[in-house]
Amino acid sequence: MGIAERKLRQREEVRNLILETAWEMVREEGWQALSIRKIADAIEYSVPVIYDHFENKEAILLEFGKQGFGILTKKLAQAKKKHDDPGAQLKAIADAYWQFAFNNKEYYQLMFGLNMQACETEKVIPERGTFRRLVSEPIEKILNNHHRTDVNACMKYHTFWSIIHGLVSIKTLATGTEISDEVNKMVLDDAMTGFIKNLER
Amino acid sequence: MGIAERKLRQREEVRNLILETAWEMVREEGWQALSIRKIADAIEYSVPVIYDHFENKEAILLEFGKQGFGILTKKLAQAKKKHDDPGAQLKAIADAYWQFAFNNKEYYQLMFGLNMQACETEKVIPERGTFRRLVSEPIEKILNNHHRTDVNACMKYHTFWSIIHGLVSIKTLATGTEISDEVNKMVLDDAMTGFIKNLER
DNA sequence: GTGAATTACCTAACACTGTTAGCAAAATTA
DNA sequence: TAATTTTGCTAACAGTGTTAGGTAATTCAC
Repeated sequence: MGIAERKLRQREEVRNLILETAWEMVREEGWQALSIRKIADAIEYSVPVIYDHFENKEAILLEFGKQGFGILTKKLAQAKKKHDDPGAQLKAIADAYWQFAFNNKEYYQLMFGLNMQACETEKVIPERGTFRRLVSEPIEKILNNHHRTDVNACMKYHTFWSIIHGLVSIKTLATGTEISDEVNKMVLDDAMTGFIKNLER
Repeated sequence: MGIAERKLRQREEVRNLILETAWEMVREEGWQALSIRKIADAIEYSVPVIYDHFENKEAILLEFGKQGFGILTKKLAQAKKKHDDPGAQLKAIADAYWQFAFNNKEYYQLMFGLNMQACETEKVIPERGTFRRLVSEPIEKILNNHHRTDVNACMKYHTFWSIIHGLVSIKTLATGTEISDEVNKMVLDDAMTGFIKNLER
């Protein structure tokens, strides 16, 4: 039954076409500019065809969210692998996170923008758990190495994420700031050093 | 010429009515649900009347942004005033910031949400400068007290803001997290302690 | 090969957005 | 009282997400 397969393949092709076109629009005009009608126009299909492949607009965005988390966790895992010392690992993770956010502004904005309030990302995107484990592990190691039983790793994980996410959002959202990239990197590095020192007691 | 004055007063009244109604909607249904037509319906005027008082929807949101920054900076200034020690001041500021964000979720979301990318807030809202000075001053004091000339206060200010803004956004946006308020406070306190310790060398 | 069933796809609409042009009625001024 | 300004409205434009319903092509069973 080659026909059914071909049909499935064609369906997949249209689906990918939708995603590719949508992504192009996002990259060129931002999330705000993305519209079902524009996608339909661009792929030369009528509007309802898109709804044959995605339940609604949110579903398309969610797809990109998944992609984003996939890329991010991969990058973070790679960065971590390059070091053995947990402190160095944390710094490398922070650096990779930072890099990802600025090399993939569109992804980052979607991943941590308004979308989060709409859908419970944790259930839909399992990569978020991967991210947590990735960061928590070196934190736990440092805490163990320094015999710190007064704090738990979960708390520290949140602090870690807050520092870096806060920095990224401020830099991403606040267009008016006139700080150079080098200074930004220094801020991140300084914050990370402080965080790790505080872990070590 | 009492007539002209009365007219001006009436204009002001309608303007306030628009803002009050809009605020009520935002509080009850969130920013997303706010629409010019709904406001017009609620105040029992036609749609174009709203455009006599505000250039566009953005202008209404900006008004709330201004209000939000006004309240925030006031709260922060009050918190700072209660202490003399710059470290204690920073902690108090962080605490007040935290409190504001969660007692005024709507304001915070607007202030640091998508709005920022749309308009250059710094030029439109002078309070942002007040906020920066408020935080920078105790930071500079601590740095001076410990004879630290290797870092500048501006960098540290960004770190401070990042930590707290990151924490708030993660807590505000990520609905899926099951962390209790007490733990959240501990995270903030821990991060602040780390930040200040890192300031002191 | 022919008829039935399925699939693919489109047109057109619904119910919303923000925004504005143009007009009628009311209020103020001369 | 007549002219002018102000006030507020209706109705439209150009978008948005979403869906109901119908047509034409394709595939399947006989």
